[in-house]
This record gives sequence, structure tokens and C-alpha cells, in this order.
Amino acid sequence: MTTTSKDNGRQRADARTTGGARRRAKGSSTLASERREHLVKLAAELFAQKGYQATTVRNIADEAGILSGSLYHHFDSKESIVDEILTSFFDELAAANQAALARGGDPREVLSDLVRICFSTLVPHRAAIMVLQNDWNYLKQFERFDYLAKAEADTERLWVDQIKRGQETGLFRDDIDPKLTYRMIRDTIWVTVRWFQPEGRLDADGLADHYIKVLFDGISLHR
Amino acid sequence: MTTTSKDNGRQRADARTTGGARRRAKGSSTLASERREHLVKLAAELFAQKGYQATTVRNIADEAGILSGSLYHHFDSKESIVDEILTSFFDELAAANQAALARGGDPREVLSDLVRICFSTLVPHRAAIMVLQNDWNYLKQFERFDYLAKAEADTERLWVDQIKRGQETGLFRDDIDPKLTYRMIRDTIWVTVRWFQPEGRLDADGLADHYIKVLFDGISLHR
Amino acid sequence: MTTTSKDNGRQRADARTTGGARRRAKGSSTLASERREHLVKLAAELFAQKGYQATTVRNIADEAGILSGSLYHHFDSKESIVDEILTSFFDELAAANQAALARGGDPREVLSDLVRICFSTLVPHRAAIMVLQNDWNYLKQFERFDYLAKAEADTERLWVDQIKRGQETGLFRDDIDPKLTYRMIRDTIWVTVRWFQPEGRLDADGLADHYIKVLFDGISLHR
Amino acid sequence: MTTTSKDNGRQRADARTTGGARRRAKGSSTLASERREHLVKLAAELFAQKGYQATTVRNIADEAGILSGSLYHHFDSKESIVDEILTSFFDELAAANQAALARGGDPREVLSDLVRICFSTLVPHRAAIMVLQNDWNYLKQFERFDYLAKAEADTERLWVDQIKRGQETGLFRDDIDPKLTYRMIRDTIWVTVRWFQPEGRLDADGLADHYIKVLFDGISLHR
DNA sequence: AATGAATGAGAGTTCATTCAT
DNA sequence: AATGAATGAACTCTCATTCAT
Repeated sequence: MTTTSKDNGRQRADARTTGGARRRAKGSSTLASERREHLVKLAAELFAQKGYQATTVRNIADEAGILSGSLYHHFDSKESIVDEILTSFFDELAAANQAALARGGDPREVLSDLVRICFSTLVPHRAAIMVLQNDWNYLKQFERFDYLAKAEADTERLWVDQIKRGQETGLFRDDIDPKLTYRMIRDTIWVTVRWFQPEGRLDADGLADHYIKVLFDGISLHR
Repeated sequence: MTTTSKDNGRQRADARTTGGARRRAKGSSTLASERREHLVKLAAELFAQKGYQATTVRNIADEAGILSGSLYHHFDSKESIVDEILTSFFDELAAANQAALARGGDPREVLSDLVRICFSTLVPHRAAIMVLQNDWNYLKQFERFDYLAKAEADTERLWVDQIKRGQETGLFRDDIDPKLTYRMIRDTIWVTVRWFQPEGRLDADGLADHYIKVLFDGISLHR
Repeated sequence: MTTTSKDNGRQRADARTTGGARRRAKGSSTLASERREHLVKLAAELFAQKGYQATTVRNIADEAGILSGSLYHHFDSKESIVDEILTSFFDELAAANQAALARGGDPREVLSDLVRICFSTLVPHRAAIMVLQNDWNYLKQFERFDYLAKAEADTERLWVDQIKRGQETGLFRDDIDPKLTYRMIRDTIWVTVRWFQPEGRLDADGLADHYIKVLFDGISLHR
Repeated sequence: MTTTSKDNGRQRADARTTGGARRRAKGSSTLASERREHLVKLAAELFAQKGYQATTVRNIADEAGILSGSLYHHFDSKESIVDEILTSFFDELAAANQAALARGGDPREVLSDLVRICFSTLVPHRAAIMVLQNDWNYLKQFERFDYLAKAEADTERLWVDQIKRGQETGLFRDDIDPKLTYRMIRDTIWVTVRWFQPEGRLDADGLADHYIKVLFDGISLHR
């Protein structure tokens, strides 16, 4: 197997037993990579619109103006495509979260940052989030996507730590359950992807502000 | 179509939004109806577990110990089955919501009731909510399910009215968007179906209490 | 899963985790089984003619006058069909070999019997032998067919034992290699399936006689 | 088609049965020819391992470290590659057979020579023989390979002549069928390619000796 | 001499649904 | 009320081959 663009951008655990040289000198792979990214984008849009299962590889190929078989020049499988979409989202999110943690601040500030990060991915990673909301239940059955569950577990730890720290430092109420609270925050944010319209009254930042307000102080008017 | 129970338990399309349970009065059809309900229950469990699309009619038939073709004696399509699951949920929810409204009380009390109603459906209607969370994006493309969008619009009006009334009477903050707030509340509650375990630390009521607390007063500790 | 004819006639190692009742009272399965056997026969003929790989499930379905998808009512997969063909051959061969052994006699008699048994399968199991000759190299890569290699190993032991016994009792020459000799006999017999015509000058029995003659005494005229 | 080495190394179809090696006399095409031969060798190895049908042109290209499309600079089809492998085998075999005949001797000596020739091709032409054993049934359907059947018919005549001559001169038994006997000898020898290991206890020559012994005198111990 | 993108035909398989029995 | 056989359309994916660069 040569170094085509089919490698899916992620390391494979299984070593290649068959021979074959690996090459490619200069920059023609940039073009290949652009084509590939374009196809991923088209697929992402369809996955978001109709769902992963309901989108056929023919749909994607049609959108690109090629035949379905031709997609397999670029990707191993339909799964590879969605994998690429999800990976790119998770990688970016993890990096942003780490950066927020590194910036420091009191738990309320960190939590605000984390919330804002979530909302800020809504537009650039709409498809990934949509797929996660609608098709995760289906995708999780494939070993290949186990890494997503792990990534989510990491994120949970990160949030829960901040909530607990907030409780210890007297910033947050003591009578809420950290894990439960995290889950509700997480779900509430991501699920907005279903109805959120960036061109609407509130953009992603506005949505974040609104949510942070309610999250920290509730909807009640306090005297 | 024969004179069996195949009419999907629902007389007319325009009867959909009126809510309320339907009963079959007379004789042997009760047995048929019981068998039918049993099959719906089996299907519901599978839909909840694997999703609507990923569940095959064969899966359902297998679970019932019959052949897939035999299901069509009871239902005229796979869609009919999920329709029945969803209708039963929406009918019950609408009725409960109306009852809460009828009971009256200040907006905070009514809203609390509405929240509690939502959480209380989590167990008996787990499958319907799961389907709505995971497969709505797919199902909405069929005209047949347009009534669900209408029912949801009705519910939204009901909630938004209460939130606005709360703002007018000085109970709720003025700087929150009623519609946005409703959506977030709605999403936060329903999405819990994905991880909620009735046998866990908190049951549905506990979850409701926890959420109402955070919703009204936020997670911050106010002096 | 119910007890349809899809079980492939062979036990499955993997237990069925999904529920479902198992029934079937009377004899309607005989009919189902007949249909199934008919399809297997059609497939066998095609496999023998064109090879396993080159035969498509559509070819088989066409021959049966149904659509390709309909085959899957009867079989899990194309592999299942060929499996059935091979299993039936191996089962019968193993039984016949055991019977020959049980009959006893000196090694020359037993070996003659074994040879005759091989030739006698040429007509009834032509397809299986043809597949084994032409497609074994392909089929052996699938775990599913590991049992064939095992069956072959058993047969080898059986033959080699007789050859050795013949050498010990002074019936056979001492300067031949038992294993090598077995392999050559085996291959020589089975490979005749490629050109053997039952309607030709010699039938399977005639072929066996001819071969036994040459095998034991060679082609040379001994004074 | 350009003026590359794509003409498959063979000038005309009617030159096929004449046998003999073909050389390219002149200049830089020697390099091209070497590359070509290298590719044929890689393909041969794969065909032997996995069979002709199961080997994809991509497999071959991978092995060579190039892309599958690039193979078509050297060959005009997958068939051309296997054709080259088979032709080279048949040409050499025919030449060797002719030489044996030319050397003369009594039928027993000639037959021994022919047997030894067959065994001696086992190593250098392993792939061709393997393909012939496993994929001939598939390849024979293409007109292009009709010449193989013809070559085989020629060989048969040659062998049968010697066997008959042996019977006439009282060297061989009269009660064996010459044609049948030839076929069994042929099959027995070629089919060993499936399990023969040159590094094993017996090399090709040893195998030949062993077989000649059994062929002429049988496995029985004659007083 | 090779790449990289694509074709086009066809592969095995799935599945909701129908219908005679 | 159920069976068992079949449909027909669609699915993901494969692969020999082509061709502009």
C-alpha cells in the first residue's frame, strides 16, 4: 500500500504486513488533501441534514458530482468519513479546553470559558455535533468509535473538577450534584445545535451569554 | 386492509392533536389489542436501544417469536408502530400539561409542575423520548409525523406564556429570552433520557427537584 | 431469531443473545428443506462449472428463477451455501472411511476400499470435489472453513496408518514414504474430477479398478 | 497503445505454440524489459499465493510500490500478466519435452525423462503451475487462453505415444489405458505443487525418483 | 515511468413489504 | 394469527481499467 490519502489521517493500530514503498516528495499532496477536505465537508453537510445512516454514499458522491465508487479513492469507507468529521471536532475541543484550563482563574471564570468554548464550536463543527446528537447511539456500537467515549470521559472529569472546586471555595451551592450538573450543562449546550440558527436574533456568543446568566443565577429575580 | 386491528388504533388523522386515550369497547378485539400493545412494547424497547432506523422489523418479530411478515397482520408499516409509541406519549403529555394549567398557581408553581411532568414521563415513555431525541431528525421528513411538530409548537406556546407571565409579575428576571429559555429547559430535561437510570442515586422525582433548584436559582451560592 | 431454515444445518458456536421463541411443530419443514436442497444443488452445479468466486449469487438466483435477495431467505450468505455442499461431502466421506476401517482386512484390502470410496464420491459429490480442487486455496482463508483442514488431517492419519501397517507386514515396499504416497494417491484420485465423464468408456468403478492396478503393481510388466 | 513494452512480449498469437524464448535485441528497452519481468515475478508470487481471481491489480501494484494505474504502462491487462507467466512455462516445458524425445532411448527411459522434466519445473515455474491447478477452470473461458488447451493436447499425444510404444515392446502392461494412465501421471505430478516444499525432506529430484519408482513398479512388494 | 482521480459495472447483502396458504 | 417464500429497491463496497498531467 502506498501513501495515498486513504490513510484517514489517524494512525492505524494494525501494522501493514504486505510490502510496498512509501514515498511522495513535494507538495502535490496538498491538492489531494484539499479535494479530500472538500468531500468531507459535503458529507458533513449531508450527515447533519439527514443523519449518518440516512445519508448514502451515493448522496455524497452525487453532491460531489462523481460516482459513488470514486469516493473510495479518497476514503476507506463511509465510517472513515464520519470519523474524520468527529475527530477533527474532538481534537479542537480538547485543545481549547486545555487552553482554558491553562489560562486559570476561579472556577466560575473557568466554567464560563468552557461554556463559551462549547457554544463557539456550534458553527464550525455543526455537522459533528449534529451527528453526535443524532447518530451517536448508532455509531457507538462500532469499536472504531470507542475513542469518542474516552474523550468524553476525559472532558467530564475536567468539568466535574471545576464544579467541585467551585463548591469547595464557596462559589457554588453545595446542594447540587457535580456530575449531574455537568451532564445537564453539556446536553443543554450541544442539543441547541438542532435549532440554533447563527443568522437568528442571537449568535453563538449571545447564546453563551444568555446561558451563563441562567446557569449561574437561575431564572428567578433575586429581590 | 381487512377489518383487523390494523387501523393503528387511531381513528382519524385530525383526531391526533385532541389528546386523550382511545378505547375499544367490545369483544374479542380486546385480546387482539393486548397482543398489539405487547408488540408495540417490544418494538419500543428495541427502538430505544438501537434507534428506529437501526431496528429492523425482523428484530421486532424475532423478539416476539414470530416472523417479520406476521407483524403486518397487526401494523401496516414500521412507521405505524413508532407512530403509536409517539402518539401515546404526546397524548399523555398534553393531557398532563392541560391539567397542570387547570390547577393554576403562580408561574413559578406552574413551571415547576411542567418540569415535574416532563421528568415523570422519563420512565413510562422512555422509548418515545429516546426516539424523539435520536431519530426525530429522520422521522420529521415524513408528512405523517407533521402532527408532532404541531404538538411541540402547542407545548412551546404554553411554556412561553408562563415564562412571560412570570416576568410580568416580577417573579422571573427580565433579561432572559422566554423562547430561548423554554427550549433550553425542554432540551435539558428530555436529553437526560440518554443517561438517566431509574435505579440510580436519583430517581425521576429527585432529578426534577435537582433541576428545579438550579433552574430557578442557578448554581451560584447567593450570599 | 426463529428456527428458520437459515441455520445452515450445522451448529453455531455463538449463542444467540437475543430472545425469541423456537417452535415448529409438524412436517412443513420438510418442504422448506426440499426447496433449500434444490437451491443448493443449483448452486453446486454452478460452482462446479464456473468456480465459487466466479459464480455470483445472482447467477444462482437466476438459475432458480428468483431474485438474488430471495436467496437470503434460505441462506445467510454465499459462504453458507458452499459450506453446506462441502460439509455434506465430508460427512459422507468420513462415515464411509470409518466403515471401511471397521470392515477390517489386510492393508491392501483396506487401501483398496479407501480408493474405491474416493472414486465412488466422484459422481454424487462432483461439485464439492470440484470446488475443493479449484477454490480451496481461496476458501481456506476463511476461519469458517478451518474444519475442512481438520477433516483432511484426520483422513491423512487414517491412510498413512494403513500404508505403514502394510510396510510392517511386508505387503508394501519399504522404500516409499507413507505420507508422500498418501498425498499422491489422494491428489491423483480427486483431480480426476476435472476430466472424468461418468458416461465415458470407464465409469467411476472402472476408474478405481484401473487405478488400484497401477497403484499396487505399477505400469511395468513384471516378467 | 504507445510504443512501449506493452505488447506483452509476444509478437503474434500464432507464434504461441512454437515455443522458444524471445529476446529484445537493442537498447534502452532492456531496462524496460527488466522492470517488466520484475513486475511479472511479483504478480506470479501473488497469483500463486492467493489465486488469480483473488489477486487484485492493486495487490500487485502495492507489492511493486506503485499505484495500480501505473501497471497499465507495462501491461494492457491483468490477463496479459498471467498470460506471460503461463506462456513462459509452456514454452520451456515444450522445449524440454522435445529435447527428451530427441535424446531417444526406450519408452521407460523416455517416460522417466518426461516425469523428471515435469518435477524439475516445480520450483522455477511454481506460480504458473499453481495458477493452472487453481485457476485454469476460470481462465479457460477466455478465448485468449485457448492456446493452452492446444499445448496440453500436444503434450498428451507425446506421452500417450510413449506409453503405447512401451506396451508394444512388452515393457509396459497391456491392461492399462494409455490415455487414462497419462492423465493420472500428469495430475499426480502437477498437483504436488500445492504442498511441495523445496526445502523439505525431498527436493524436486527426490520426489521424481520416488514417483518413478511407484509408477513403474507399484507400492506392492514383489516377492 | 508514474500519479491521482475518476469510471462503470457489478459484487454480496439488507430490508420493508406482499401475499398465497 | 401466522407462515414461508418472494419481491424490488437500495445499500456499501470492489475492482479492472482509463486518462490527463
